[in-house]
Amino acid sequence: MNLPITTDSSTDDQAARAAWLYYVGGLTQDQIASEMGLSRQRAQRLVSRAVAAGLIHVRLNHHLATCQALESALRERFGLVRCRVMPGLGPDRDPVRSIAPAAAEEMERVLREPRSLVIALGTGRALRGMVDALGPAEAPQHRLVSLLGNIAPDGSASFFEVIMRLAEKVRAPHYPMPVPVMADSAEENAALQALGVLRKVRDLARNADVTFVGIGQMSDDAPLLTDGFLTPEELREIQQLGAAGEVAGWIFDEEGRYLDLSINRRMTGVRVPETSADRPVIGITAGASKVVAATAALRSGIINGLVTDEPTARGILARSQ
Amino acid sequence: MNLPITTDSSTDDQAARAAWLYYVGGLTQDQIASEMGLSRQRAQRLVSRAVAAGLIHVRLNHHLATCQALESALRERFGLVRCRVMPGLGPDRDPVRSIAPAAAEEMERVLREPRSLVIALGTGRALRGMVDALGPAEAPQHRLVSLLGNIAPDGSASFFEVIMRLAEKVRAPHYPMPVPVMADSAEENAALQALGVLRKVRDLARNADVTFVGIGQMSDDAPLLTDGFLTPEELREIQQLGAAGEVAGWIFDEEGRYLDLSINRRMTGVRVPETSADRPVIGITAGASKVVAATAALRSGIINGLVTDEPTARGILARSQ
DNA sequence: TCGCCTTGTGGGCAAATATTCATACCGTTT
DNA sequence: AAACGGTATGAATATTTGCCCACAAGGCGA
Repeated sequence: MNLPITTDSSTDDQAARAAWLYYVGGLTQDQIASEMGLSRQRAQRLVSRAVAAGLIHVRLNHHLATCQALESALRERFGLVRCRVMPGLGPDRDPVRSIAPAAAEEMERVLREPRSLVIALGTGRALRGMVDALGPAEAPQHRLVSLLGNIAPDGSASFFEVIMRLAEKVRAPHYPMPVPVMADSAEENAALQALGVLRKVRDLARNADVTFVGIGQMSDDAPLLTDGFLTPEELREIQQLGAAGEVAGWIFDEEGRYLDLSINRRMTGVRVPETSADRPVIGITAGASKVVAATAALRSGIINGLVTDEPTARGILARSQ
Repeated sequence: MNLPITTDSSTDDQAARAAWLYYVGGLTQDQIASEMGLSRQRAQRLVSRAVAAGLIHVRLNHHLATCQALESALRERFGLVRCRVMPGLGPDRDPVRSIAPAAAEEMERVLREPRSLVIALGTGRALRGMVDALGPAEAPQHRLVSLLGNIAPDGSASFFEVIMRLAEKVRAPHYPMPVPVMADSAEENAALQALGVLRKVRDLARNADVTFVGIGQMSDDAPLLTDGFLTPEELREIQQLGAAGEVAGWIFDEEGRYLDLSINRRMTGVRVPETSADRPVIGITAGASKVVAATAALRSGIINGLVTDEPTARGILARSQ
């Protein structure tokens, strides 16, 4: 039996050390316990806490042939500048787990760029997962800007999370849109647009060098419905007008043509910038329900980069034959 | 029971997918087995194979306070330009496991540099571990050069491994020294030095922008002995002359002053370049037996960067009070 | 001060995982 | 074609892990 090798002050430190000993050192939890002077149960809890808190990241160091094939196919069919396809996790798992690390790698790639960039961000679970999976890279040379308002219909600030957490991680200046995602009326929107702050942020976002967005479906489980932007009746109506998907709140049809809807006249944010080879707009999305929307966004080039998982990639390719 | 989600051709692909499902997806091996249409033990074997083959990398996303403190202390005491201290794994584990990922990160940091660099490399288990832990980064803009001959006394090419494997990974032009590490005599060495190839490689190595080396101890378990460069009698003799350590085969005393030894007149390679803030020489080393040698190399500034583990860091600091 | 609630702890146990072993399979050599 | 060596496989088993529970400690409001 050894004495504790050290006394880490914070619980996170303990958890990180325990996880290190477990995953890197290959010790059993019993050994970790005696090494660190703990009970076995505590060691076990520390390890799982470290995993849950994202102190430990696992990455795959091997490009699966099947995924690579799907990447090439997507790249070619839609002229993508970036494309990653990760293995699927089976139908019962949240596909965000699978794509978050790959999305984070794409983000890290952008963050490493030494010249100062404007990075625009949407919202959503996929982006949130991406930020959580990011390593500790600092990149104060870039500016982070929100594509859409950060105040949800219920008044909560949950939409701040992506940009704020990212900014905190990389210590970059950030420009959230501190207004509701959607004004109550076209008139109120005009009033908001007149605000100097908002104009500045919108201008920045419109000229972003790189953009990361999630993609929303317009089926009955549409995020716009869940988040309270649309009533079920409005959603049904919009569906009948041909809505297939939405990026940063801007709704488009199956061909990826933006629809002229009254709801869009109330959006305080901007559409994603026009894509080009050196201005990538990267969609982060996976799941069976996203296939229609993602295909549409790819068809018209609303996005020209994609991070997704295997079944979704297959779905998109099948759909766009 | 599901059908197999896909048929991966190569075993590595299968292993990578199984490990992905296991570590990222959090499936049990039973679930993986039915997902992939395999027996449970095959799934288990695939997962452990993926780990063993380095298809899966784990990284710690949290700077331990104690390690950070050691880093700062080392940085300050020896004026280091780079310093990483990783948690120790306890006395029974190979410390290379712990430092290899950190060393790989340092290497990746260098490889990301867009302007073309000359990267010089020593040999040894620590460097070998570093290369194995490297991700799949490509960096064809750099040149890799060996600091010392790549042919071992027994004629084997084991010393090629570090530079060759690295070159293969990053697809960079590489310049090994295709001569014995040590000539049989000073005269033979002079003859070898006259070779044009060797001169070129030596010039390149001497002007390297960044250098990665292991550090050899000169105690009775010296690598120079194990690898057959010295007889036990020679070693004892050199020890009595004050030998404390060795970097790329060049032996120095406890103060890090190079010794003028007959053995060194037979070395075909070069010493590591003079260190400066923009020409880092990074030592990768850990283990109780390395403390004396590492301290010496740090004292005189033979190296100005260090990747090590916690107990070694403590040992170095204690020794250099 | 008491009681209540949150948080953390270790014991015990079922589930999951790793290892061992005998056997089957495949390609090669004789 | 038979013998051989190496490798992969599934069954059995030993070890390790994850989880539930009951309980203790400490904070907080009544």
